[in-house]
Amino acid sequence: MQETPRSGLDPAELAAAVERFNGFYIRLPAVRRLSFTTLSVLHTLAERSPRRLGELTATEQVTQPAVTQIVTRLEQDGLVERHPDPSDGRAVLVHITPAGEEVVAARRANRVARIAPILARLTDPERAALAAALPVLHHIAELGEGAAAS
Amino acid sequence: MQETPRSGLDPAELAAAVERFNGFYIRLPAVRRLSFTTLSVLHTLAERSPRRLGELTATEQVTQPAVTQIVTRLEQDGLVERHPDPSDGRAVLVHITPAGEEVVAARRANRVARIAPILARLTDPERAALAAALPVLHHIAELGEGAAAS
DNA sequence: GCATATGAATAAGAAACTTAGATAAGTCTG
DNA sequence: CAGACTTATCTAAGTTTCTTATTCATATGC
Repeated sequence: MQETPRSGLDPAELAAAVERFNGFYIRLPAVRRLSFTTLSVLHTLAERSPRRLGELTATEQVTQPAVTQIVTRLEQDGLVERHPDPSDGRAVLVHITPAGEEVVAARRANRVARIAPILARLTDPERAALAAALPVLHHIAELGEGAAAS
Repeated sequence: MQETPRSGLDPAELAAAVERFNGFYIRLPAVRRLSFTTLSVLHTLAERSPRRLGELTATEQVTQPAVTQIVTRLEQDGLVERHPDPSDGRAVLVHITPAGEEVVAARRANRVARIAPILARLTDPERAALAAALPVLHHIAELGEGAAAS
């Protein structure tokens, strides 16, 4: 029972594990009073900034006017800034501000602090197995983001 | 570089990997036109049904009147049913219907179908590493759900 | 240089959530 | 076992956030 199947990764089992895990992980409480969608935009910008408003419309699951509103709200809170795109007069480049980065970092720190004591209760082999899988998760995200562009 | 650190699982690295992965995974398109919160309730019920309305209020990140509305909408769509709790006349037990289970299953099948070709592009060791980590994800969720009750 | 296409903003309306309060069933005390 | 208190849910009113439809401004192709 301790043998790992050579190539035995069932997609359905991955989906089940990820969804189960997220059911717990997603509900870790938030730091500020920002809506789910607003936070999603801020996190997207934390990965790569600046982005055009239209790019944000593509990644978030909302309409373009909604993104305009969300960016306006984030701008009023000082978490992002709008700048003209020098290469295209129609476009707007949305930049995350240091304050915006702080919000994202604080949220991440909060979740790390909550998950750390749980990880401490795992066995050494469990932690090792998880650590070995992390680069794979990154790789899947990379492959998936590329495929989503099609 | 192929040695795994004995107990080297940094919580921050887990958080980073999970969030990166979710950034891709969460955006896999939905089957129906149900809001994020409504789907969350339906998925919670898919795990264990029936549940009291108050239990749903506790797990979802919204107020109790919001859950009442969400359940009412799901009921109108025939995805859940309300039944009185025989052991407590005040309480309502929310049951998922076969149609509701179908929606959850269809969404999961959709995501599985989209992630399967990506998994096919991984190497054998990558798939093995991921497969070995899945039970650990389940275990963390289990530990976390228990701790959340405190 | 005019017609069409594209990126973002605006306006009006609909959907979904919040706070506050009502209703009804259960529990506890004397 | 009657009254006060608590608990579970619903209802009502108002706010926030989203959508569809449209406009404005810049870019591009012929």
